[in-house]
Amino acid sequence: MTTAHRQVELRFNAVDIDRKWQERWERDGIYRVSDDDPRPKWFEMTMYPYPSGDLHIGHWYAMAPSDAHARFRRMQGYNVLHPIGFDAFGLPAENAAISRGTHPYEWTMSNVENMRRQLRSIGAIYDWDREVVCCLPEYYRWNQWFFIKLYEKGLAYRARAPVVWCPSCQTVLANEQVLNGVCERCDTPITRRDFEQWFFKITDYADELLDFASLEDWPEKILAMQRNWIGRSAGVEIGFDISDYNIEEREIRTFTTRIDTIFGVTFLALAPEHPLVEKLTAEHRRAEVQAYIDQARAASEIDRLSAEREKTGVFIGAYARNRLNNESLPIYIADYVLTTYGTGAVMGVPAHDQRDYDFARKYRLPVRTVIAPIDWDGREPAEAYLGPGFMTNSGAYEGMTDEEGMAAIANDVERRGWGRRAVTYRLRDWLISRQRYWGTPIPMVYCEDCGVQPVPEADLPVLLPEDAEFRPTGESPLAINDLFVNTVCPNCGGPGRRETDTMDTFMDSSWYMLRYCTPQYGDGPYEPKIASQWMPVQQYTGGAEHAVMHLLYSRFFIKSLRDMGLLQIDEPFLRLFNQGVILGSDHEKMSKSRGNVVNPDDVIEQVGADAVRCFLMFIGPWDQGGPWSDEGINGIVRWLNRLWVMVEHDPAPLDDRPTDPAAVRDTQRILHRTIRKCYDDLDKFKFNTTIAALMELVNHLSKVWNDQSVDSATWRECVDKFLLMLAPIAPHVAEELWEQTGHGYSVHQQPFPAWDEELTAEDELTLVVQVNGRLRDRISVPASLDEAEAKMRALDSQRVQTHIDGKTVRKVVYVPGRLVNVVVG
RNA sequence: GCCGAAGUGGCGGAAUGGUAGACGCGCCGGUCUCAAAAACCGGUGGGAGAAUAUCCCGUGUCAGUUCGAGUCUGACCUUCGGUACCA
Repeated sequence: MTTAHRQVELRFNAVDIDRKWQERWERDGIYRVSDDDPRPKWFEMTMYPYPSGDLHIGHWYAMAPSDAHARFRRMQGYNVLHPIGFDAFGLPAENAAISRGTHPYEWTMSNVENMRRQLRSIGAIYDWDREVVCCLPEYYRWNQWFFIKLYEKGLAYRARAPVVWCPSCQTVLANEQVLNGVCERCDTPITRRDFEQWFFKITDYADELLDFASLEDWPEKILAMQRNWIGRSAGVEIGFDISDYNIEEREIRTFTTRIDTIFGVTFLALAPEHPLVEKLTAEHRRAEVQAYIDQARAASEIDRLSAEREKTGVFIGAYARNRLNNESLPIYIADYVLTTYGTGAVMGVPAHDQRDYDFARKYRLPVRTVIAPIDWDGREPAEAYLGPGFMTNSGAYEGMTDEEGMAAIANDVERRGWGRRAVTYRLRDWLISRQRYWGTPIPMVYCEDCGVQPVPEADLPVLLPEDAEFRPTGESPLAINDLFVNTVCPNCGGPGRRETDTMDTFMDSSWYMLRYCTPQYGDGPYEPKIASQWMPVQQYTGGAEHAVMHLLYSRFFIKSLRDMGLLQIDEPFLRLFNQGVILGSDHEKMSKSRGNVVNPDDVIEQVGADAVRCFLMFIGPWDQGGPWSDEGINGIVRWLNRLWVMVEHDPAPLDDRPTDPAAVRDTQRILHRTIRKCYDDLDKFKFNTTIAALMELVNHLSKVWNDQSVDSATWRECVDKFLLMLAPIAPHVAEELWEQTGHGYSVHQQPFPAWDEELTAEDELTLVVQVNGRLRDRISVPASLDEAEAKMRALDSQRVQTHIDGKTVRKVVYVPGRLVNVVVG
């Protein structure tokens, strides 16, 4: 740390202690997890890191508290699986290859090596025998295996689609990887390209993914984000007649959630990419229409998606007929209509949709109110009316409420075959292809005669060739590797060409929790019996940024495995906790340019792992994040010093002095209350108040030591139980002091202390006395006091009498053990 | 705009509808010291007051429910996060 403040020094050599115990734990394998253990299982995971090369303080903020929680579960008697691994495929490795000439494998594995060392320095209970590194063939071969299973099940398909393209990463992206029109990785505005790509049919699961009933405890925020992302809309798909034109199609289909406004349609608008545009555009309009399409294509996604932008469009010189009232409607193309949503065509209802209203105003199209608000004056509105009302200008449906009209029209439309009720989702299928090298090769072969053929299971894995040229060409580097590309067709034995795209890395993270169960298993992605013992993950922790990517994909993945009979669970993660973001001491996001980055390696060099662990947990509620503070960590260092000194006291001489029974009772009560508090708070990830309670205990014990007021047995009990409570949060210091106080190894194989409810009870308590709800006195009373006596004592209080002062006492409220409120008036 | 979370001392933050500010940082005073640091002891929301007497004010704003509201209800304001031409 380079700041100017004074650094409090530790009284013990934390670095040596960290090393000593980390080596010992490793040597003895005390964190090795057995699959057949009679204790109840607890599977708790934190999102595995990307091996960027350096573990930063944000990683610590994710890992250290989750480790403390997992350790607490261990001490509660669970067989805890709290594994770690590396999300080792992905673009940064390849970009490093392009800029520095290092092979992605070398770059990644040397980063993994360094981060293993850094992760060990946290002192977590990771069982390194279960580590998962998903860029290794023994991992990714199962990506390929799953891919083929999904393909056989019809859940993986290849299609030509206007897909999202990042011109900088030179690859397609999934919709989920686009944020406000820019690539989530490099912030480059995205464009669209028509490509043949592989997709997973996540949309088949849209409805089930909206059902969160079997989840036990997920943050509402994540559920809301997934709900919005899936974007389920129920409505009606309805056709508008174009049978006058001499083309194959008889109608233009549109989707609407407001079929009740069908009589208010005054135009149709198609997405510029809509396939009917070409066929319907009148000759005299063709030049203008083409110009508009070209312009729309050239516009960046950001511009097209901006809601503030003026609505534009072009009349294509054709008309469609509204079958409900036989009106003829002009057909426009407009870039506010998205080709990717619904049918790519909308029925324009200016009176009841703001976008349609804006468009109609600009092109002087009629605005016809068909849902009348209760106080409607019959005039044309100044903006679209979206509220409830009565049907008007609506033929046979006149006078119905909008709700009644919606049902009646939907029924009639269905009966006459003009359309049908339909549900549309915002969710698109998961685009899995990437035109990059550093990922899992998609195990497919193209044959002139047999078409697309999956690679047979026995031939897996399709190895990623070591030699590749890294040039940002927009084509997968694998495509220029003839040795890789040219193969034989698994079906006919003739010449075949391999698929050269690789898989999105979210494939890896969709099932890594399963691999942790049996990481060395060779006959399948996981050993089914053991995996079903461990799964589902009972507690998952990680950042909220994965809400609609990893967390949605892995839910889909598990459900599809279930439907293929490979698993019997519905959800991968039962409980989810999102930790917040650790900020710099200036309360800003950490960044090199701000100079507020904290390097954990430097800090543990000075104060040890436990001080960092404790400080990160002490800052505030884990889900809220908070600012790092170089001064703040001094408080923790002081505390560690004080508890160290306290534990080292030899209590034997205490017995040479008379003890104070009241102090002994107080001390026991405080100890047992602390145990109860820590137990409850650790359970709920409330680490800050856990540590505060332990600090209070230390403060009390220091005072007791100064007074020499308790016997040695009481003292020893307090110290022992304190160390057990300290163990999950400061494992090294707790282990060292556990040894120094003459206990057997290891503190981490002890149960969490239990509290005695009777000992937590006060025998004397402070009763608060209020007059009209305002605090006026505190009186000390025996805990056994009954209501009548409590009220009497309260009214006897001199201070209370002053405030009653002749007024009438109307009521006396008594809250047992807490307060008396005298109501006067 | 919509969705989610949050607004409490100088700072990070505590408070099953019942003593607002636990715990820690910082600051102030003291002990120790030649001196400083560290350590230890004490104090520390604001105001009036000689006061460790007593009183008043105080949890974003305004209402409400209640004997009693940081906590519950309604309306707003602000900040942060997410998302957005989704028909």
